Amino acid sequence: MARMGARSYVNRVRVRIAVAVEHCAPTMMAEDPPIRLRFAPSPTGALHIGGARTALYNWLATRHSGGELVLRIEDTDRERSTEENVEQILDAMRWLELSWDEGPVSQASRSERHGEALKRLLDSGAAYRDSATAKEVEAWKQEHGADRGYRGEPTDEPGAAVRLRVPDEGETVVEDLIRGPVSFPNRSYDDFVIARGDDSVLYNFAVAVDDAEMEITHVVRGDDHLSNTPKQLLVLAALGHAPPRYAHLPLLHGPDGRKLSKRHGAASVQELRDAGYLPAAVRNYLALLGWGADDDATLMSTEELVERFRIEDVGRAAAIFDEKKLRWINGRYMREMSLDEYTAAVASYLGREVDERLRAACEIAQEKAQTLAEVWPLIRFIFEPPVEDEKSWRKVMKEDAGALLGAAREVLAGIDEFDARTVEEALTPLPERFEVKPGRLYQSIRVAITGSTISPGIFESVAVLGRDESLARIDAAIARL
RNA sequence: GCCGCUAUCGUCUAGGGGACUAGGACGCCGGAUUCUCAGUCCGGAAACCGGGGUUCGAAUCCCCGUAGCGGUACCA
Repeated sequence: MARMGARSYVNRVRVRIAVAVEHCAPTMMAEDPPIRLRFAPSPTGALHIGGARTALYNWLATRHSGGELVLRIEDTDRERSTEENVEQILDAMRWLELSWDEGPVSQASRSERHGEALKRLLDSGAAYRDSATAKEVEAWKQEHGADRGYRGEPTDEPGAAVRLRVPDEGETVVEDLIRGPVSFPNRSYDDFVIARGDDSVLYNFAVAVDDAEMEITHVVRGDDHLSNTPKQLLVLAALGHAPPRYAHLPLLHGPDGRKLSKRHGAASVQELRDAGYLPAAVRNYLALLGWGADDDATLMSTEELVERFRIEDVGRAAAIFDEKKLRWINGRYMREMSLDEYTAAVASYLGREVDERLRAACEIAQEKAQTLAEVWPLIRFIFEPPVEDEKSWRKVMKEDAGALLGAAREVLAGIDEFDARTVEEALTPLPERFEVKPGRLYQSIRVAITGSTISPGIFESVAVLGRDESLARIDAAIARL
């Protein structure tokens, strides 16, 4: 039974697509009934991973069905909503490459419409003014039982808040696309406040009015709103509007199982960007948090995600954000990029211009980095002097280092061409001649030219550095021994 | 407190009464490869929260418990 709602919806979607394909394949989306979703963050902080996933799911669901996505900013709390936060959210959306078709609409800018709706409810008696304070409400509940919602007394007192009348009998049922029908007893809800004493409206009222007037057909949002939904349904009913379909996504938690927050590391979209992740990889990973393709596919292009994503396939249990898997996915995306794309991404991350040198550096590092942040440590020796790393030096520069480096210098000075292949051919005979393992020679050169024991392949590294600079650094190392 | 949601390897998940010896992926462990680090390849360990039902048969359906989470604002 719990699945019926979701199933019948699924069937409808399938039938619709089948019909559309049959009749007008090239423009099948144009024939779809108008689907309108909205992503409605409140600008009280940066867009966090949870919000980003909600945005992504809204976007995927919209694009999958060829509908429209409205971006609405829930800024009715003027105290906490700031311009900077709004800009941060837009910035995060753009970085994630999630487009919207309408907005951003400021909810606060719609206050006139909210006022009209409020007046209608007041006039019809569906809502009333009540001057009770929080303390008085609490006292009322003490008296009437904890499972009993507050019921107030109408007053004409100016400055009294406006409450919606909630019936004592019956229940309000949320037909959730992910969870099936969820019913809430009406008597457990307070006659909740829908407008402050100054008639400015509150969240649950504004959302209901806006969703209805903006003709939103599907509301996809976090699970934390499930318990609020009956209130919105009650407002909608009082106003005579048909409710949208709802889909409540399971929440995202940090590695400790608790709600995601600052101390969980890269918690905001901006932090993800700074950590060197690729937007496409983040989309791929986020899509997998709470949803999976039926064949367990892990790596999916955004097109594939759009194609396969269905809101009713989203899971019901909260998921934990695990950066390890994101890293792995990101590494896969990094390696699959063309060299031009890769170079452009690295340049943009580093704030450098694309040039041949950077391109050559990227070419030898692409296989080795999992994030954009990991690229620079691998290639900086090409742009800057070797790093000072006493540990690496002591570990590698033993007694035989001078002889090895001297021999390496000599053969490198003597070759005609200076590319990875010729460098390799020149150096390969040396270990045998000195009766040492190849690693001794290569690590000595590596530390000489990069300062570190970690770098891209040694032949490539020497080649990209160039003959003059490589010889100079080897000379400097010999001198220092 | 009250109202509600959720529960499969450490993590993300597959699973819709028999195809389950519970599958895949990340991570972890071991091996191979290489000049380092990565990467790649191969192998391994690793889970149905507990208890009752229903049924010939339950990871799957129902109930109870437990735990986690959410809501319970003149916040969103």
